[in-house]
Amino acid sequence: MGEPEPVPEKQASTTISQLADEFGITPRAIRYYEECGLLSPQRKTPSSQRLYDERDRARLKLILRGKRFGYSLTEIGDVIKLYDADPTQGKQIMRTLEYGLGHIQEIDERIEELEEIREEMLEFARSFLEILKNADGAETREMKEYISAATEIIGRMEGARR
Amino acid sequence: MGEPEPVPEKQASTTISQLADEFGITPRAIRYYEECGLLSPQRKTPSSQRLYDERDRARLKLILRGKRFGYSLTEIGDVIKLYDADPTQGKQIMRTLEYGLGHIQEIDERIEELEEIREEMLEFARSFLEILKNADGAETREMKEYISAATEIIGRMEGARR
DNA sequence: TATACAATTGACGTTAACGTTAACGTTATG
DNA sequence: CATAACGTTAACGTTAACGTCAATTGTATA
Repeated sequence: MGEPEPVPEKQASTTISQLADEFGITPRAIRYYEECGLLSPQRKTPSSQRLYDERDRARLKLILRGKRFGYSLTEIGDVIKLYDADPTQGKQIMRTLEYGLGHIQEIDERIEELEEIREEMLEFARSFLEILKNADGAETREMKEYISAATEIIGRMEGARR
Repeated sequence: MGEPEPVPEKQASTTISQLADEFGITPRAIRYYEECGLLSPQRKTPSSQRLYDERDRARLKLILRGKRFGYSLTEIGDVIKLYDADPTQGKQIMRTLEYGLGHIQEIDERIEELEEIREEMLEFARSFLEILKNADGAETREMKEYISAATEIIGRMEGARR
């Protein structure tokens, strides 16, 4: 016989507080997500410990991602159910793909909005620099230092992305 | 005398429900934002009608934007106060610029995360297409139609952004 | 196998962000 | 100028997303 044990069945090894630590949240929150139908960890018997595998981990990642972008748990749940649909049915796949296209378009809109915000903030910062340059006493040593510091910050603002 | 009236003082003409309709929210929400210190419309006398000008409109836009991206009203308020700081004080300007740099970096992180999500969704969609292609009965007329439809959707997913 | 430690199930508490209603004042309009 | 339509304050209600116990029950370990 070759190797002793490759993998039991489907590795489900992480306990709830391990998972919680890993993601910087509380066990209570994880149980709540389950209560909302967003997670379904394995158990050996009902009422024994919950055991989380990679699939659950990926789900949780998705949940927290959704939350960071302001989606409610219900909305996140809809997405999860959608992408969980049976992939043996051609029609199901088509529905999922169509919704997926919608989601990608939404993401693109958000990216565009974020880029607009970025540009607005830059303009705002540049206008501040102008205020400094045109201020009374722009000749003083202190002001000159401010102006060069501000110029550098704005450079970093512009440079960061692309 | 030349013109009769150029602009009263600073145009503040919009009533609360006009503004609410304009942004698709309720008057109550607008009053609540004021209660939180995020808006401060003019009044002719205390306890007369609130009147909103362009500045308020811009604020409200910012508030709703923040909300769309999952920020709390308190966080939004902090940002507003920051960018409202007295621009005659050099030191104030510097603080604002530094915070602004932080915000831009945060925005960039978000954009990157959104682009990652986009890419993951695309991979997911492509894997679905593979499932279709390798499915039993990929030769049937129905399946062939699904495959071409799916291919087109994925093309639109890829093509949308850049 | 005792015992400490972690997990489980209620159940109630909390906070943000409004919704809703009531009682009353203000403004526009036929 | 009457009156409908809109606005104002005040106060209580609601919902989502957990936090915080407390009382048990599983689980790891000396």
